[in-house]
Amino acid sequence: MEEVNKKILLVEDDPNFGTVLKDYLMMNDYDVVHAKNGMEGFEKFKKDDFDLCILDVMMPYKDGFTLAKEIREKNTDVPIVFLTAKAMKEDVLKGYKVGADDYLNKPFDSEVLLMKIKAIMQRKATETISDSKQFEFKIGRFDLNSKLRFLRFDGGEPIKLSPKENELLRLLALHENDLMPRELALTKIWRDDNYFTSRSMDVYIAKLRKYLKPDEKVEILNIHGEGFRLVIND
Amino acid sequence: MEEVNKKILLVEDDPNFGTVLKDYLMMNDYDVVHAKNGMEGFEKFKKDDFDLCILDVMMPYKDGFTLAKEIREKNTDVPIVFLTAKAMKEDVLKGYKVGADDYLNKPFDSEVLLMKIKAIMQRKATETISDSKQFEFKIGRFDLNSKLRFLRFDGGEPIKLSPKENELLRLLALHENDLMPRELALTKIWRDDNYFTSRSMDVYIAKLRKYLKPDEKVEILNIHGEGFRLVIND
DNA sequence: ATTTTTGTTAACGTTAGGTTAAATGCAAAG
DNA sequence: CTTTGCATTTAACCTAACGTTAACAAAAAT
Repeated sequence: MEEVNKKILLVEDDPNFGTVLKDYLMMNDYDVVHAKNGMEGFEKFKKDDFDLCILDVMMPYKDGFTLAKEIREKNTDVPIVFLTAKAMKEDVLKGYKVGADDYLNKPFDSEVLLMKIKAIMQRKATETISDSKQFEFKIGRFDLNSKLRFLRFDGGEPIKLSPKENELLRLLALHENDLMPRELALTKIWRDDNYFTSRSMDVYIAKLRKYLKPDEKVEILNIHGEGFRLVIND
Repeated sequence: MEEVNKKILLVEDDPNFGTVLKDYLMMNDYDVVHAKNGMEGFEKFKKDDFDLCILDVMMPYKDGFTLAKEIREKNTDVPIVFLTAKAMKEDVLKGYKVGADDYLNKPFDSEVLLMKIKAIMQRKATETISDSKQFEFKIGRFDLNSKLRFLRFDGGEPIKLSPKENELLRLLALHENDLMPRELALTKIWRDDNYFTSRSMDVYIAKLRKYLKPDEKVEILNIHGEGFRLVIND
């Protein structure tokens, strides 16, 4: 299973508490980016996609609420959890007004935090509305469905594709008739560019060529030292 | 536009507090059904469709957690908020385990409760786009009634489904011919995603396949590492 | 001619999934 | 309190799917 960790943005100005919390979350299989103040938090938010934001309320220069408002302008969906030193009613209300998903009073129990995070992530999971059709390609007489990972010839029996086969063919299709650089596939699919991953990719090119054989108008050409090219001759 | 009030099930054994809270909520344009104990709460829950359940934890005969579990068997979606007298860590954890959406310590500020309710309803509103009243499905020659938990072949004798069987088949049916991600089922139905829940799900897939065998046009396909796909071939 | 890159096939190790059965948990009934 | 009858989890064993690596052949570049 290609399990990708959930990514959390943690904005907390207290360096001790922040580091401890970050380590605790990372121990529990979350990827954590720690920003030391609101300004930095917003910069980091813009540079990446997060599954959850945990914001300290009391911070110098830019407090948690202001930061939350900025984040909401960029992204209406990302869950936000506030941390606050004391249970001030006004604070709590203000937090919910900017669309907080939850609220924690310091000091809080770390296990409780974990459960809350889990609950929030689960809520998000249910919202996953299947998005657009950026996953279907026509390749000569073939249909590639990249979401369901199959390739069909002339509307016949679909051939199942493995994740790597699928990703590679999808990349080629995105560059149809054009160069698909080796390096691109290696960094995007294999996340590493070395001798072995490169050979592995060649193996997958061979597999794809075999699949595509039925349509003699479709071929994968090599551009020596550069990459591959999916061409459709008509 | 005919604005219909949201319906809240309030289960609280303290008659004074319960009545006050009920009145307060009704003043704020919610329809409230007040049950005085867990037993009565479950009866009323079965008789109606609620947008939110507010459950006191400490109640005679049937406590809030037990009631929540029963409610969850009938309905995996309805948001649940617990009320508790003191912030016992065990209680909080137990609450999240049965899928609580939030948690309030008595005495709490009524305005805070209102904000939480609003936040929860908003979340639900975004989820409930298409997902609204989908409890009956046609699956090839089968009929699935997800509310009564039975599956019928060709209008013959209905097969009773267990809660988990039912939820899983319902999720598959909601994504008919499309990918139903493993993670979605695990977080929605099992409320946890680990090795064992994952294997448990595989066991249930096997059970469903057995049930669906009579119609050879219906099958549950696996997409390796991603999830399952309920397909109806015609 | 020699080196580097690519084509192809097969073997291997690892992980995910299929299936069945036994163990556990739980609530209703005795 | 014990028994019974589920629903669900855990365990065990097996097969299928995947990806990597090695080995050797062919093609292209130098």
